[in-house]
Amino acid sequence: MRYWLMKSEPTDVSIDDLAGFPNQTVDWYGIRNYQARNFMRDQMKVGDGVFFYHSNCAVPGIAGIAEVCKLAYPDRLQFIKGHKYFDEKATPENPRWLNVDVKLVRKTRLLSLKELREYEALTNMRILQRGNRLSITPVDPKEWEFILGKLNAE
DNA sequence: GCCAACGTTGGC
DNA sequence: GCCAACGTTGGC
Repeated sequence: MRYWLMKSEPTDVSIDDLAGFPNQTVDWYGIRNYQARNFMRDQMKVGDGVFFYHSNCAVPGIAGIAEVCKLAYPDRLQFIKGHKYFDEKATPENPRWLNVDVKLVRKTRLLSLKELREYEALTNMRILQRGNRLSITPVDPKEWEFILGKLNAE
């Protein structure tokens, strides 16, 4: 069992959107970065823990907890001509992009990026490193437990 | 809206 | 295979 942090722009899919979806589940579409894709393809298993992170918004930070509920499979948007996520080099026989499905566990208080930066225990967290842009990053089990503690504390 | 950092593309 | 140009991410 692994832990992950997955970024979503709340104008696209917010934690409240996720809570309102059927089965409180979303297909994590639109990943067009090989490193992030490979995490989904090679490492993510059903039941893995996910911090649902709001990015590119007024107060970025962790907005809830989710879990992987379906293994990686081809991202359907890569085949839709004219779509933002269309990829002409991808075919159903040889898809290039994948996504897992993610299900809400619970909404939490918003643990802001600013607050994350305040904790000594999290200084090595991927998301906090300079220049980090990767939208899916592994979370160390110790970091996961530490953050859970902070989320449960208030 | 700015811009630093990073990833990708494509000419050579 | 190098690397300049370009595009994207995402905090601020």
